[in-house]
Amino acid sequence: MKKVNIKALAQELNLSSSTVSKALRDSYEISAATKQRVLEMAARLQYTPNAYASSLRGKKSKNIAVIIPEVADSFFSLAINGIEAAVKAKGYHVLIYLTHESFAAESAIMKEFYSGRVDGVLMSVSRETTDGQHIRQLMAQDIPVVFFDRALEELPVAKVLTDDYHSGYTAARHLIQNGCRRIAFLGMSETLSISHHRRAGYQHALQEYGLAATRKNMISCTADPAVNYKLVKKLLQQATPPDGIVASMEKLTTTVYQVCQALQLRMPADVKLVCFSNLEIATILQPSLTTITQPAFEMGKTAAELLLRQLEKKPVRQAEAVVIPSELVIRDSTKKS
Amino acid sequence: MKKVNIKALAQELNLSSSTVSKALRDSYEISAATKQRVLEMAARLQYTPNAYASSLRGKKSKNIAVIIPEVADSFFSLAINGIEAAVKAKGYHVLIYLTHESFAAESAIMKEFYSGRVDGVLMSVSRETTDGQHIRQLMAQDIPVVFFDRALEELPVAKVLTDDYHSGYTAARHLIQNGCRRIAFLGMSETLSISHHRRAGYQHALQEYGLAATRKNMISCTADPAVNYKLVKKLLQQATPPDGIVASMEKLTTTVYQVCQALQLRMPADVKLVCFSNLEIATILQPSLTTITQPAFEMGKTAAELLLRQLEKKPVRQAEAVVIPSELVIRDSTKKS
DNA sequence: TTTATTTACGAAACCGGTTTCGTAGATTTA
DNA sequence: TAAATCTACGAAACCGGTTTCGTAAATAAA
Repeated sequence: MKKVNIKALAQELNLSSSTVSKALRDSYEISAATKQRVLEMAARLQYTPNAYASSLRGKKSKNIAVIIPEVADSFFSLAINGIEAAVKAKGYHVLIYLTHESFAAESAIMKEFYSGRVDGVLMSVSRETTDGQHIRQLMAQDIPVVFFDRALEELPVAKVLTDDYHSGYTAARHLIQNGCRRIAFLGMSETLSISHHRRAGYQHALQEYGLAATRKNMISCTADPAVNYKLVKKLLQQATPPDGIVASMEKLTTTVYQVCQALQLRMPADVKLVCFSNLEIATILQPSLTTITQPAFEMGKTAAELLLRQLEKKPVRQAEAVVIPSELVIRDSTKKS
Repeated sequence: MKKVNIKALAQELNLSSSTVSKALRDSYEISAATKQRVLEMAARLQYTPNAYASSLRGKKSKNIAVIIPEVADSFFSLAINGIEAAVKAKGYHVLIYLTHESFAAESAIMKEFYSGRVDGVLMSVSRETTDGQHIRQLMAQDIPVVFFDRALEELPVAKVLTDDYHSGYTAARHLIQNGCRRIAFLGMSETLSISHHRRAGYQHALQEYGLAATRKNMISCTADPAVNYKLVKKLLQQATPPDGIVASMEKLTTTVYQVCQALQLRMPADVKLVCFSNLEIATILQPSLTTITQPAFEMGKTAAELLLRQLEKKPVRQAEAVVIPSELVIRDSTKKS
């Protein structure tokens, strides 16, 4: 099949390629009659402009990158839906890159973008990321970055977050109000700011009710499920084990339920659980799982909109931070005994 | 920050841009000493070649498209991991497009590719897709396509499938062997070939054991969970309801468990369930869920490798079809009463 | 009627690498 | 020593749109 480019199209119409180009872009320089002719012929020959030629000349690719730790996580997959919804309307394309929670991978990915492959970046940092040099460098190339969910707080970048501190507080308070006195916190990592916030909120609630947040009851989980299993098991095998758990990561749901089964702990009678999770199946677990549900779709959508605003050179407030609240969905795993 | 292009780099070195280009591409025309100098200076100035210029000239973008119905499904999110793993090593980038099960969306997406934005396409068709014209057209533009999981069988394209027929058979036989006599089948759609195959396998097993596959016990589900809920509820409220269910879609797990809870049906005593699913949480459901687990990661990886072979003009057998078997993972939801 | 302006279009430069082709100088072969 | 070949590099064409600039013809203003 012969590729029909703008020259071929122009030739067919006895016009110059500049005229055709302008006609297709609806320039005021071209008469209505000519535009009509061009449009019709373009449709008939199935002309599609070469994306690279346009990008090369226009310095715009209509591609945006989404950098996330993984896609097999309901928060991120829902966020992608939101991003896609926002971006599709404006004709942008979404490139997805996975860091697998590796800082090295994250840096390597961002280096690729110096070549102008994408116009902007949406990202949720890896659990290993503490330094933002790679992000600063990208921004120095005039490629805007917007964080969603997991951000590096010190960077002067737009961010879309949820109320992690408050959610941690709410989760812990809910457990307290339902009778828990020894509440454990399962963090995602030592480095992630959102994990810190959730824990701080949790600690605040405990303090407010005069409860102790002991070191033993605050665990930082890993990327390895087997290790997490052992950590949680050890936690629940203490002499006076916790009677409530705030788990700050969706992946930990399975772990906690498994450990409870293994140790023959009844939930919610022996231990109650609140998990930060967007899993649909929370309702059919036994007991059904009380969750802090993040507005994943909205966060993705909002982050994308913020990025698009920057790409369209709209007035951008430096380091705008949007907070969309999460929701405590009460189910049976925290039911008062 | 000034963009350092090849001309700037050449000037800095007192060389021509052609020489620099060749040096960077390790051409035999350039002396080792010069290559060394160029490489060093390129590193020092942080030179990164413009992706569009290369693509425009070379007719290659190093982008591949992944077209899937949705990303919030563990099969697809795991498959993406596999694709990404295969593709990263070769320096390709992954563009993800979601059809949301809409044929119109799928066609529109593929039209975008005429512009050469991607070198090849990996796809799982939408549930509405029965006609392959949009795919043929793309292939006519010399853009190779590889199907994974959900394929249009009549197209002469490489495919990576799992043994759907056999899995349907295995699932049903497993139920029969564990005492079920009235086994229902929940299909994904009337049109998807994989759904047909699974059902055909299911029917084969029933026939083999002299059981009837009644029309009432074969449901075709929709994209709307509420509708599915009603369908399944109706199914289980029959005068003589099924005592076993083969569900061919992960999304139906939640539905079936919910209906059983609502109708106070005990699983596996009253009804046993096998579900095609890659959900990690199958183990912690009550009862834990017997699944047909698809090799999602491997299928994605294999499909990507097949595509890469075509992109590298390696010998390609016309319409190669790779089948990777699924696995029956027996848990409590099918336990003999 | 003459001048000024508008309309509609084409020639050519441009984006930034890549590749073809030509060639000066060095080296090898006859 | 002359002819043939090789080595290492540069000039320029090229990929395919986009945009600037120039201009003939048509129209409006003086």
